[in-house]
Formats: sequence, C-alpha cells, structure tokens
Amino acid sequence: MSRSLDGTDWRILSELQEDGRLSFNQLGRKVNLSAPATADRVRRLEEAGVIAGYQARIDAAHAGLPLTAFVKLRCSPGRCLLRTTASDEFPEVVEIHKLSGSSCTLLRVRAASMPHLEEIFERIGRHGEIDTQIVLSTQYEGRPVTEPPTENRSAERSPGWSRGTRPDGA
Amino acid sequence: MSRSLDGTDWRILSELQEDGRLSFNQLGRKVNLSAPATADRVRRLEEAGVIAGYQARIDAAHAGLPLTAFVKLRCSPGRCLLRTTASDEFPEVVEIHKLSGSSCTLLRVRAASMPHLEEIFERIGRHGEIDTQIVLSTQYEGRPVTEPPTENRSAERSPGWSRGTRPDGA
DNA sequence: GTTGAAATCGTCTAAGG
DNA sequence: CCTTAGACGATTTCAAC
Repeated sequence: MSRSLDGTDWRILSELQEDGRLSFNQLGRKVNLSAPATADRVRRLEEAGVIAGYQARIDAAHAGLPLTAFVKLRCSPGRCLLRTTASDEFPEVVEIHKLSGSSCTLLRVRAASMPHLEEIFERIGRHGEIDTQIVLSTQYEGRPVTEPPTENRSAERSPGWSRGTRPDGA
Repeated sequence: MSRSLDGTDWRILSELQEDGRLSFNQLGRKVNLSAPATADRVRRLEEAGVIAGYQARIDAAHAGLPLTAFVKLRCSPGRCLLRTTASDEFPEVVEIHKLSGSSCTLLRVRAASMPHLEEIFERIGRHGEIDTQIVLSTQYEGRPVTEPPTENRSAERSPGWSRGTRPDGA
C-alpha cells in the first residue's frame, strides 16, 4: 500500500479533475514542479489507483438525454438481476449503489423523454418495488474530490472496514 | 442549435468516455476516420456543448475518502444557502440535485471517516430537515452515456421544457 | 527534484477526390 | 465531407547533476 497523499498530490489531482488533458509541462507549472517530477507523481497516482482513468465529460442534456431520475429499488435477494445484466439490459442506468437498510439499491438513470423514462421505470419495476424521483435541475455534479480536513484524515487509520471492504470502489 | 448526433459521433463519445486522452490518430482508427476528420467532429462536439470537458477520474476510496452518502435536504426556500455557498462551506458535497416534490434537494457527499460523515450531516442539518442514506458499495458509476433507442429519440422534438429549461445542465 | 537535449509523437495546414 | 501527405510544434523521456 502506498503512503498518504501530500499537498502537491492533491493539487495535481485537483488540476487533473478540472482538465484531464494537461501536459506534464502545463501541470508542472501549476504545481511548481518540473515536468519529469510531475510525470513521476502522476504515474505513481495512476499505479496506486487514485487516478482511475481519464474521460470526456458528456453533457447529457446536449447529447439528447435531458432527463435524470433516481430510482430506489427494493428487490428480493435472489431476483436482483441488476448486478449482472445491467450493462446489457439497462443502458440507461448510469449508476448503481447499494444502500444501507432494507436491502435497497439506488439507481441513477438518464432518459431522452418522458415516455422513455416511463418505459425505463416499467422495465426496472419488474425486478422489485421501486420508488422514483425525477431531477428538476442539477446545481453541479462531478465536483472535484478535494483534500479532507486533517482532523478527519487521521481517522483513516481506523480498523478493517475502511480499507479492506472498500465500500465505494470504482 | 446543432443537428442530431449520428452513429459516428456516438462512437466517438463512447471512446472518449472510456479514454479521454486518446489522440485524434488513435481515436480515428477506432472509428474508422482519419485524424483531421476526427478532430473536426470532436471540435464540433465540444463547441456544441456535448463534450463539456475532460477530467481525470478519481477513485475516492483510494484517495482517502472511502465513504459516500446521499442526503435528502428539505429546506425552506429562503434558507437554502447551499446554492451559493456550497463551494466554500461544503467541499464534501460533490453533487447537488433539485428533486420534484416537497422542495427537496438531493446531495451526494464523500467523507474520510464516520466521524467526518457525522460532522457533515450535522453541518448540513443546520440548513433544513435531512434524511441520510449511507452507500455500502457502488456497482458502478460514471457509466458512459450511450445512444438512446430510436423510438425514444424521436420524442426529442417534444415541446418547450425539454430544451429550454435544461433540467439537467452541467 | 532539476536542468538540458534528443527523439518521438501529435497536430495542423494544404491539396485533392 | 473525408483522405492523404508534409511541415511544424510540442511533449515525453533519458541522461547527468
């Protein structure tokens, strides 16, 4: 396991979340480092799994998918097919979270139109009891992950569950 | 307004969501286009707002923020300070959605530890009535936005609200 | 971690179909 | 609207300090 991230690492992460296409030269200037040193740190962050990849951010509204909704799905253990077949059967589901309590699953879906959204709900509804919530607007999303306050970071050293089971893995 | 996206555009978007650092050359090979033609299309998608930017994808768990929670916040209209001050006061809030019904707001927060999460809840709770839900695990998130089925796309031409008010803008 | 230099790669422009 | 070819510019990478 790699050691904790220092301030420079966080500055690099911050810049790379704002513009993932920065060259090592440009990035280095922003964090007061030379290009090779910057490249080393980025490579290390990639290998440590902190940087999971680089991707274009798509504005779904401009891409013909203006509707977003959250769906709470309560399915019986054996029937929760979403885990395995989501990729093929539910392309509109862009996120799947398992929540605490009531064996609940939270889905986030994108749709092109109200009929489309309705059809998605109907399809998901076959897998369990659902509770839907339509998003009117989004103030922001994908906000850069930033360095947590020091007093909370110290709790990182806490036992077991925070490291091993990886509650929110990619 | 630009016209609708064709199949090649969607293939480009798909590839760029998987690897946002592809060169026009590499990308062109994947979609059977030359580099200049690919550059033209990408530039057009950028200017149309479909591609909103490029960013590094951070694995929050590996970055010391293993906990994720959703917070439903029901705040009185005048006291909903989250809109303006979120950036400074709530760095842990990575998403803000306005939901239909009950003047509800859905927040997504990331935390380093349980005490940290508890402290965040307490801080948000000062702005209204909250209902919290902790994420146990995430099957996936940030799934690439894909081309919607044709029968649903046709509904894009529906009136007013789907274009003008942009329910899910970046 | 820094500096400097060389090699590589990508981008851009232009001409042509 | 796409393709090919060439030149320019930039980045990455290696070496040495």
